[in-house]
Amino acid sequence: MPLEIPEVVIDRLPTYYRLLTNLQARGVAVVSSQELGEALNVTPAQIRKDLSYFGRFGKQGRGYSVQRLTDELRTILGLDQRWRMVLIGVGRLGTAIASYRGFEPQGFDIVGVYDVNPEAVGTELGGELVVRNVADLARDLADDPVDIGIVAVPAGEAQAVVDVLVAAGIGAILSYAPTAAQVPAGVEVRQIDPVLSLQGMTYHLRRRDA
Amino acid sequence: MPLEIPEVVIDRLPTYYRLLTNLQARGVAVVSSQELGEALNVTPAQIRKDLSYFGRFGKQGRGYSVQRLTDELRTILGLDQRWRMVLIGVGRLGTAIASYRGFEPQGFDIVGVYDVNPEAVGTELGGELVVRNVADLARDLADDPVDIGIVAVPAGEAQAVVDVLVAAGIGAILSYAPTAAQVPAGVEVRQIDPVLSLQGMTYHLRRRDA
DNA sequence: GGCGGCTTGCGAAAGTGTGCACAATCATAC
DNA sequence: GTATGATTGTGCACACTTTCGCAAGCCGCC
Ligand SMILES: NC(=O)c1ccc[n+]([C@@H]2O[C@H](COP(=O)([O-])OP(=O)(O)OC[C@H]3O[C@@H](n4cnc5c(N)ncnc54)[C@H](O)[C@@H]3O)[C@@H](O)[C@H]2O)c1
Ligand SMILES: NC(=O)c1ccc[n+]([C@@H]2O[C@H](COP(=O)([O-])OP(=O)(O)OC[C@H]3O[C@@H](n4cnc5c(N)ncnc54)[C@H](O)[C@@H]3O)[C@@H](O)[C@H]2O)c1
Repeated sequence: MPLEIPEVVIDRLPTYYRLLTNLQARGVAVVSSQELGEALNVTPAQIRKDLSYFGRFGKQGRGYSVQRLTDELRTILGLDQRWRMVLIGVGRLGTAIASYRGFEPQGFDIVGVYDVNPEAVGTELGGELVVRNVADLARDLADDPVDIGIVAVPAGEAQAVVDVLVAAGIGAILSYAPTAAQVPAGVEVRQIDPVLSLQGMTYHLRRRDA
Repeated sequence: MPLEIPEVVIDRLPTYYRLLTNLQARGVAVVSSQELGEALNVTPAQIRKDLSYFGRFGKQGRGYSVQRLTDELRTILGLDQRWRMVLIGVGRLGTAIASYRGFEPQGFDIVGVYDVNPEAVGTELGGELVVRNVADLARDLADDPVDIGIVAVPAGEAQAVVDVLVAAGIGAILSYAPTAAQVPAGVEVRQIDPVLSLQGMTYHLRRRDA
């Protein structure tokens, strides 16, 4: 990794990685930047340029070994280890997240779930997870740190939860709450908000029909 | 709207809009680009530049009228009308989406929900929505078009559902399925995928601790 | 009614990101 | 062994995006 990699490049790598694992599962051995680009709706040049930040993984005249490139991206993205996560807020959305089977195969484990509601605390979720009291979150994290926090509490509670996570030294937060979280530099935050996505699309819808 | 507006600008407007509605609810009358920027973690210059694509909404020495700017952004983003949506796939995630109270206040109405599972079809969801059979989706849309489709089916089924929506002339799709949907030009697609967000963050986590 | 302090809007500069075009290289076929 | 056809990696030019810097304009105070 010689120089600084643009953030946009990092954000594209996971989509490359996911397509490659699909190809691998389908038994495809070699793939060209052309083919990758068609499947992902990006230009072949962009894919080659993105990958060239990290090394020379292809072969002229052939393309990329799916196996090789998958392995390289796994290492680059840090997916060759398991990541421990806590989930805060076990309401409707939190329940869906906790039962989602898409995290574990990708190396992400939810190792603790928390809520403030006394009726929720103590209940069992899915298999082995018991909802804990959010009042214990700080202590639990001090005893047993995790890598990532998932925030699924109402908007008004989100910053308080984020503050606890940050104070515990967490490195990354995935927030579903519809507010911009304030965190110190060095803490990664991504927000998932379907309303923002919808509002970005209505701008275009309006113009298209007009 | 004189010239072409960069897509990155459009994607920031909803976050401005949301903050402004919060400020309005809290009774704030005037706000400066400085204050907006601090709350949203962007530079004041960027906010001013973004807004200047659409008009001159501020007053020198004062800032922006929260009321005025909210109204302007509402019009720009097309949020001064209601948008009709259908939801396809009423599993764990789809159920959470259908019961989410965050869409309706922003002008987005789920007017139909569909599934393929015979046990789900016919059941009532939340208040007045009855799960319909996805086999009827094309006909229903032909009779009564909607603006936006929300896809919450398994990855392998997503493209087929997208194809039906596109054939029905839908303008925008919000997909939760972990695959890149293929659509013709002119159809807006946004994907929501927590795993991609997580994988983007682990790249940075790996580098920080190293 | 003029002065001082603020903040916008915007042109221009600086900084980033993308796509083109092509030399270099590889696999294969004959 | 060489010709053929394909595809990578990358320098470069262009395009896009962000930030700077400041004149113009607004408010309130004295
Ligand atoms: N449901 C969706 O599809 C959806 C979609 C997008 C975003 N969101 C957002 O996700 C968040 C949760 O949505 P939801 O529909 O699950 O709401 P919900 O009300 O069903 O669940 C929220 C849960 O958080 C718990 N909680 C509240 N304060 C807490 C605290 N301080 N610490 C720990 N737990 C706390 C509550 O007890 C409740 O169980 C909201 O911010 C919402 O805007 C939801
Ligand atoms: N649960 C989550 O938190 C979560 C998070 C991110 C993404 N996702 C994605 O969202 C999608 C749904 O996830 P889920 O956890 O709700 O899965 P799920 O299995 O609980 O639900 C899927 C639903 O889709 C229905 N379905 C299947 N094929 C269909 C078709 N052709 N037409 C209509 N309905 C069909 C099924 O009957 C089922 O009810 C998946 O693609 C998943 O990867 C889920």
